[in-house]
Amino acid sequence: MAKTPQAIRGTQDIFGPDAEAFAFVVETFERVRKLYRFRRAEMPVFEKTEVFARSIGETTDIVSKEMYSFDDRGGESLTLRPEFTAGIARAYLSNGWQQYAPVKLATHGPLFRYERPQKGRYRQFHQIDAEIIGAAEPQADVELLAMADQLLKELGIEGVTLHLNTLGDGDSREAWRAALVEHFRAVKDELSEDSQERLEKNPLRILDSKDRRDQRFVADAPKIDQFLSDDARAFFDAVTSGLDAAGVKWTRAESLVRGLDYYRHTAFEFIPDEGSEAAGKLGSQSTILGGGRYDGLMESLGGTATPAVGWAAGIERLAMLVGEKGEPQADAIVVVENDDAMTSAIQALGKLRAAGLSAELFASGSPRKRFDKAVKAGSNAIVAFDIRDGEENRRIKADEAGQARIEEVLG
RNA sequence: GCGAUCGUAGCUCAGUUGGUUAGAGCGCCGGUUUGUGGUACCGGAGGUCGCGGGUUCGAACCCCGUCGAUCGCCCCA
Repeated sequence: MAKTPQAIRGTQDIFGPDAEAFAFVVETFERVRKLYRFRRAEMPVFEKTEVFARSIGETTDIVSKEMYSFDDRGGESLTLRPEFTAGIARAYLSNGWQQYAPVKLATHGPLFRYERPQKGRYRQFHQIDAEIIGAAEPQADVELLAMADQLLKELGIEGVTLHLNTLGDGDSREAWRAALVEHFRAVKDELSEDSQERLEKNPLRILDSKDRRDQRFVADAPKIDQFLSDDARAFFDAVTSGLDAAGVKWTRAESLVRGLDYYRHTAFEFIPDEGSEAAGKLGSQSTILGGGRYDGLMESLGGTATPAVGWAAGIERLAMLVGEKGEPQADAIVVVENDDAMTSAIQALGKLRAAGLSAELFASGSPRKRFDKAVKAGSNAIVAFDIRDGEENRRIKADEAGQARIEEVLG
């Protein structure tokens, strides 16, 4: 026998209750995005590598190590999308969606990152995504966050809080960054090895280090608030007061940062509360929804400066939090207890389905055990066909209302 | 890239200090209970013990390698 090929590392086959939970997340997202009047968009799952490389910034490890890239037959480097934002930005520019600006977009689908799998992290994973492009005003941030908040509520996810920060405008962010480097450089020898590395490559990341040695110095590190310009402060104040007005609960997270340079102003993550059930289910991958304002991105792709804000959330992680979603029971199971009654059973099956009742046929294996199998499978009604004394016999097992309904349908 | 733990039937797992023919439950298939029903009983199929090498009279068990999985670190768009 031929050997069965293995699935690719970090991919998953989803089935049964997990697949139902996954579908529940997507269906809820679709419903909520319509409430907020976000428009559906579909993008290719792969792009020229430069789409992601230029938007993310050539320097980071992400481009060299964490992307699924390959050359096509023409020798062009292509990459399976590791995120939605860059592809949406490219589509926005390519198709002249400026004409719709400000435009609210929603999408979902598979993404690919070349990483070591662990709990809540896969090489092919799935996200839902919402973006508002061409809106510079803080009300856009509020709108986007209100939608995220309602989505989580409608998914029934409890014990999660919106952690909110501002990175300020370009000048604020740069001044803060310089102050952080200065602060940490003074104690460089006492930092963890990882953070000594970060000091050169990505100093903002020291702020969310998990190492105790670093956390001592994080506590008294310079805060972004000291460096905010008046405009940046006014922007953040407008976001927070808008959230209060919208009834979205939030908490200030002064250490919350974004790794990439194109982020400005608002940065946020929805994170399970310490010790909550949700936190326990997610392992060390704790952010369930995150995003921010990326006013600098469009220019890196050759477009004119375009303000934008967006978020994304992992469907698998959300699915872990929505609880068991059983597969729905059939409205009716049709059982053939004697194969001579097959014709009538198949006709009945057709009538049930035409009437909008979900129905399934049990007609294989030992005839005597089919009814038991139907009972065990569980359904709202069982319609059994048998031959008694040479006569065809139909029995319906259901509650009174169900029995009446099925008799009406079957005649 | 680094570290820890783990790979036995379709699934969940036993398997003693290394000792004959590797087990159970569930699931699946067939039969019995001449029955309006999820019960019970009987029988059956299904395993190169992840793979390769080594130690030994003898390896599912010990050692090395390899592949895979899980969890964590790094990274996190």
